[in-house]
Amino acid sequence: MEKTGYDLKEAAKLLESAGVHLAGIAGDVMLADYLLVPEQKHGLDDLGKRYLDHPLGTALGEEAQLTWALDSLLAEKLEENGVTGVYRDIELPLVPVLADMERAGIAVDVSALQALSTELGARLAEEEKRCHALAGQEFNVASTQQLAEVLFEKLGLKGGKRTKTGWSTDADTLDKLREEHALPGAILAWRELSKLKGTYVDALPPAVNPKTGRIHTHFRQAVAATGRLSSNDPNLQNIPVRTEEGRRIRRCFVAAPGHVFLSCDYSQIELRILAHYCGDGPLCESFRNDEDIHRRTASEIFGVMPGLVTPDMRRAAKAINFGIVYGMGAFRLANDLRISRTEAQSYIDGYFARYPQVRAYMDGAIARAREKGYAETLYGRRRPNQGLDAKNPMDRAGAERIAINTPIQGTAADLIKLAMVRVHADVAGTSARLLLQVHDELVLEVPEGDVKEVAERVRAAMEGVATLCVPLKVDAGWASTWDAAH
DNA sequence: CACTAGTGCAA
DNA sequence: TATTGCACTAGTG
Repeated sequence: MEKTGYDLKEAAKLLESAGVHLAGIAGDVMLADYLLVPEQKHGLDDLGKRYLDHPLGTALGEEAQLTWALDSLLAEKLEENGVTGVYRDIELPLVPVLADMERAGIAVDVSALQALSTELGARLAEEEKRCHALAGQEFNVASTQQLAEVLFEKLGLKGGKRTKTGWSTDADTLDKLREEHALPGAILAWRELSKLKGTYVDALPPAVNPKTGRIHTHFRQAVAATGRLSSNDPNLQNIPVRTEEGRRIRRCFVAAPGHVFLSCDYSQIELRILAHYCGDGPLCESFRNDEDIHRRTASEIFGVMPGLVTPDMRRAAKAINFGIVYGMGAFRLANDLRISRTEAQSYIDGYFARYPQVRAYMDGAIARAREKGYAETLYGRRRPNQGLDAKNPMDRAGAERIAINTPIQGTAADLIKLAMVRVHADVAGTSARLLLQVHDELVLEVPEGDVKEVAERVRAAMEGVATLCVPLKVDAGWASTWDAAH
């Protein structure tokens, strides 16, 4: 349970058990978080103190009573801020959905995790020995300070990036040092195992609730500036998936007996939203034709027929598509692709030459945010966006990236939240239930025999949640582990 | 025990 | 010198 801050769903659950129908509570907390500047929040704290000896007694009760009392005040502020619709149509209906998901929880195979922990522990000890041997001394491999001393002073390797306190030892830096010495590679291997063991394998079993035998994460509705959910205690939105070792952890998430996990994820939702904002052009065309988007981008940038796009060209195009959504610069693209800045800039120039509508979207997004003082999603969610006229170019560029990214990432958040409400209603009364949301993915637990039918219903709900100028596409998969459902 | 810094996991 | 998060360990006070 949260120790600080307002917790909407806990409050809603508590009041529900007390027989009080208070779906509004959660939304009210949203309002406080979204709309009130810090000075106003002090007012909330003062008001909250008046409820400290309420019969419900618990911290949750206090919060619940507080938020209930704030209803009219907050409704007014919602209206003033133009976000009544987001509150009423998206956030409020989502509250009971999230409460159900948290109550449902998800099962992990604790024995498998414990076996994995033992294995990783042994391998970590080996890797640690190897690091010490390569360094010619013992040191704390987990200490960036000690590691930097060994790499850059004792071994005389050339440092790359700087941090506030010295030379960086991050993965990118170590990867570039692999040719110079064997130690950087050994450190990277140790770090991968250490990350998996410490953050996931050893952390998940203690998170299992002894009463339910399942892990009940907590979804925060009013944390992310763009309107995304966040997950904590434990965070189930960053379970590894990219490496084989990481996927071994995902395999420890297991469906209940007789059930399977159904994973439904939006395909390229952020680029589709960008295409929608663009209105026309090759981005829209390729989505309408259900083309391989990165291949098409490569074809456009490098001026070759789609069939002649090489893997390297597609990889570069993918990095560009990824970066476009965030307002990337040539520096970062060059670093990612291990090419020169000049070359990276020519890729970016080539992109905008073929995708002028994307440039127009970016310019328009910045202009609108500058005019209004906030960035806005398709459904009217707002994020304050000051700094677009800052004199410092770095500050200004940062504000511009927010102006560009927020309507995209935030609209994706709006869409999946709406979809969640529909899916929840659609499976109500059946044995299927929503368990997790991971930004563009919904994970359900479904009786094995029903999965095909449920998959189609979830797909229809997700794809039909809005009609944009390009179709929304959902990929669905199912299996008895989360990993295999992908 | 609270806090910052560095690092790395996900979309 | 790319967006949004959460959480680990080391190190400091």
